[in-house]
Amino acid sequence: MTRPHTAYHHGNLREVLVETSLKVIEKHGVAALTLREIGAQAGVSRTAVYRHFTGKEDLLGAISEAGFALFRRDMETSMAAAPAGFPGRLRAMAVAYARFALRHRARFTVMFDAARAREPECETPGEGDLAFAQLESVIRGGQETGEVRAGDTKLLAEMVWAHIHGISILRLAVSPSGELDEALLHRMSNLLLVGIARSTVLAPVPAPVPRKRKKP
Amino acid sequence: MTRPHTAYHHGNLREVLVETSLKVIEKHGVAALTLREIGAQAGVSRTAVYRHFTGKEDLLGAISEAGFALFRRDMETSMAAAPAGFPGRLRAMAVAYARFALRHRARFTVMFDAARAREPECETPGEGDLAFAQLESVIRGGQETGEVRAGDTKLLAEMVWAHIHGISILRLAVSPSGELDEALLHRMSNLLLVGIARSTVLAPVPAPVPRKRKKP
DNA sequence: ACGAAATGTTGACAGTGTCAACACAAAAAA
DNA sequence: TTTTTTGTGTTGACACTGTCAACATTTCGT
Repeated sequence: MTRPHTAYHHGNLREVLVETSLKVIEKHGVAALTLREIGAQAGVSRTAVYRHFTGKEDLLGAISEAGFALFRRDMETSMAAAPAGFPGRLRAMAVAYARFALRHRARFTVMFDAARAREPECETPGEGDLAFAQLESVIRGGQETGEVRAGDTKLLAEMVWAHIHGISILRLAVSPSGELDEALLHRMSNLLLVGIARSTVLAPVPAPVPRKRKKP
Repeated sequence: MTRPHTAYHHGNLREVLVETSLKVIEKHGVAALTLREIGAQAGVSRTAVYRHFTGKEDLLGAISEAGFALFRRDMETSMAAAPAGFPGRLRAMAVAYARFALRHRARFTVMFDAARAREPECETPGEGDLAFAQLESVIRGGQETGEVRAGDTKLLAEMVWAHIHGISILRLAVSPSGELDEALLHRMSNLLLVGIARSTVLAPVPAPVPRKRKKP
């Protein structure tokens, strides 16, 4: 906690452990991530991890957080270089998302697996939530300029996020080469834009889908 | 292979092993799925699995296939009970998809994890591909009636699938109660319908997104 | 009937995550 | 300074896992 930045025992482990783990994951997959291997790669013996994490699961959580942090920086720079206006920003975000997923396949998987295992009611937002908030602000910007229908911003952002995420993992499963088809992503983001622009998406439900079960 | 349906050694293992594994997964999660536990639950000793599968990975693959088979039946019956016409069918499919994901959380995860590990060029289509083909035929039906823009059917189906899948796993991460918000799904499918109906989704790319890197 | 093939069992082994006990360095207290 | 306490890393050990080789038993083809 006092964090002495001089090299007394090892220096700053924890960060080194996370970085080493990331390298191992990207090179050999998450299945090859063993505590002994991490220790060896970091020049430390097996159980040193337990002085900085409660266990392997906790370490994976930290790896996930670090991954989301990089992910967020990636999207920020992509959006900064994007053409101005709402469509350009959304498109840039979608492309950056899919590109990250394809470039960091294993890391991407670990990120969301660990995020799912996280406590749902955690006081600190977490890097994943911050990334989502970024998308939410893009949507809100579109609403303010009238390019996106007004309504529940968070819900709309969830739908857009779901679409981008689904496309990304689908591409992950389909293309083993890791190639990113920019034209395909462009058409995909068109679907998004058409879907959320001034439409009836968030209008009250037209017909509540009659079901047989349950009590009326 | 000759499949003697009399109970000579055990009867028909393999099926029993898969069913037992499914129960264990749904009750205690995939992490608790150990070969010894499976054997014990099936009244068989540890390594009996190796007479029917090459290893744990192969067993997980079979579990995935069985899950996809149930998944497909689920969607078929849901679509059979749906209101006629393309919008009703697509909506029914989306709702059935998300409902399955929420009802069979762990199984759903295993299904797609194993499907990702499958050989990409396998001669037999696999239950997952069959389920996708089902969605593809729905889209094609919409194209034939003019409700969906003509164009690359498979690509369009991929986008719709990605959207539904993304929504499903997002709901999975968000709602731990397992509750399914039908109204939300309804609005979600509206986004889909608006997005793919007679739009410019699959039109040639309007502006190829200028990038800085790479050689021109 | 008899060999061959299929199916199930036991023993064993290398790895894994994890914990208790120990060893050492740095900071805090005396 | 010396002493104590806390943080940090190491070793030994344990239960558990997937997997294989060798063996046992049952069924099938001929």
